[in-house]
Amino acid sequence: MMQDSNNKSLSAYQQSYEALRDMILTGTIKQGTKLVEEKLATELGVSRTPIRESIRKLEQEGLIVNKRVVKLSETDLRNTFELRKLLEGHGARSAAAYMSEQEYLALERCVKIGRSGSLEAIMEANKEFHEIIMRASNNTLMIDLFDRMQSVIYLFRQTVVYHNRPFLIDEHQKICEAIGAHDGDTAEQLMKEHLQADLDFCLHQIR
Amino acid sequence: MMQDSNNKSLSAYQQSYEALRDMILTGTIKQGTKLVEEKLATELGVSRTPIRESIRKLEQEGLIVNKRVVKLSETDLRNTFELRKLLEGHGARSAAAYMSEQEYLALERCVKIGRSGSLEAIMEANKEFHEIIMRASNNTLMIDLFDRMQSVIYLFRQTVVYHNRPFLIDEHQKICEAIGAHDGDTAEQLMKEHLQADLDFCLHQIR
DNA sequence: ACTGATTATATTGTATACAAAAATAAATTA
DNA sequence: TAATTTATTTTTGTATACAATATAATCAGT
Repeated sequence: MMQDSNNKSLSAYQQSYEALRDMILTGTIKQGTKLVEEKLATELGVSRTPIRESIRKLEQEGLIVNKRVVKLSETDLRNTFELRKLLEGHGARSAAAYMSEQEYLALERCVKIGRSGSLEAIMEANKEFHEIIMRASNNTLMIDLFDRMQSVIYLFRQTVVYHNRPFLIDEHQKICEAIGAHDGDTAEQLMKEHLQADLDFCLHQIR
Repeated sequence: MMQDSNNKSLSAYQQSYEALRDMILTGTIKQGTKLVEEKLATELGVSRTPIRESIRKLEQEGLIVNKRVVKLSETDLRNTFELRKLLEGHGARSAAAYMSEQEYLALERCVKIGRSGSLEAIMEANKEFHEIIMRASNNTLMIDLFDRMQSVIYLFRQTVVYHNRPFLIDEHQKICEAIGAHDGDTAEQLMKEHLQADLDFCLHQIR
């Protein structure tokens, strides 16, 4: 009757995928936990079949490794940000060259919200900022990859008190300006520095 | 008794994954074909369960889209090479900075075989050349990604008469030299140019 | 002949049973 | 007691049945 809040004819697989992912992302299941198909199945009220598929999917997103919830290491963090620097650096360069006026306005809006919005709105706008730039790469392969990395990035953020990361909006603004000036070199460079600063901030907090 | 040549206690999933992948890569199943689980299952002598998992895996490698064998477009080709340029460019830069003497010798050997080996050996050495450099990135995330891209790259190659691509070994040698000289900028630059040349060669043949 | 509804068919999604393998606990021996 | 075997239990892999959905075919009515 009310065991699932949103039971609205989504496939069992989709439901259990999302449920499991959220349980991992929110820390309800904590890192390193062994996942047992049958246990999850009864817990989520479905059979093992959709659970299995969910696990496979989450494995390829990097949230599950070897039937265990991933334990993110410092190396994982570094590797992830190194890849982000490549992808988003490229995205920023492309944005400087090809971004539409409309998308650029949306980008500016993200910066503005970053300065004036509620905490919730700020977090959302900052995420959107990176998504818009990534879209400008116009490379679905990279965009899909970027999307798949979001879960792991989110999971890292859970470990870190992130909302007061200094200069974040200033950095976004600089990137935005470089894109507006169609200066690809600078945009790429600034994006890489921005992500490096992010990484350093995370690393600093972890230790 | 002899329906499978290599029946050596590999899991049904592993067997069917490899069989299906090879069928796609060799063109036995041609691009755009709708894949039906049950048909494949009886064909490969297993149940639908491992077939399903194989299909999922191949979907995430990009060989299957929507239960159909992918039809690689020119855009796919461009997108793939754009990503390769980022990854392998970075790999080359890292190689110039950090590659071990042993790995470097292996790299040189690949170039040498490229000049003197049999056609088969040359193809293999050229593939190895890129793998060695990618390993030097020392970033498992990128290396895994690179590995997963190989199937699609291979499939592209099937469309193209590739063995006589001009200057290929010369380009490899230049890259190798830049790595040996610990010149990261040049190594990255040359790798990107090399891949661009590869892309152009493919595009030229396709049309 | 074309369009839309209706039926039939094919295909996938999900549950479940059972066998194979892995992990754990118990028992034996040195 | 520690190490090694042998049972026992848990967990996963695979096959299969059935239900839900999507696809194709048939048939009416215009």
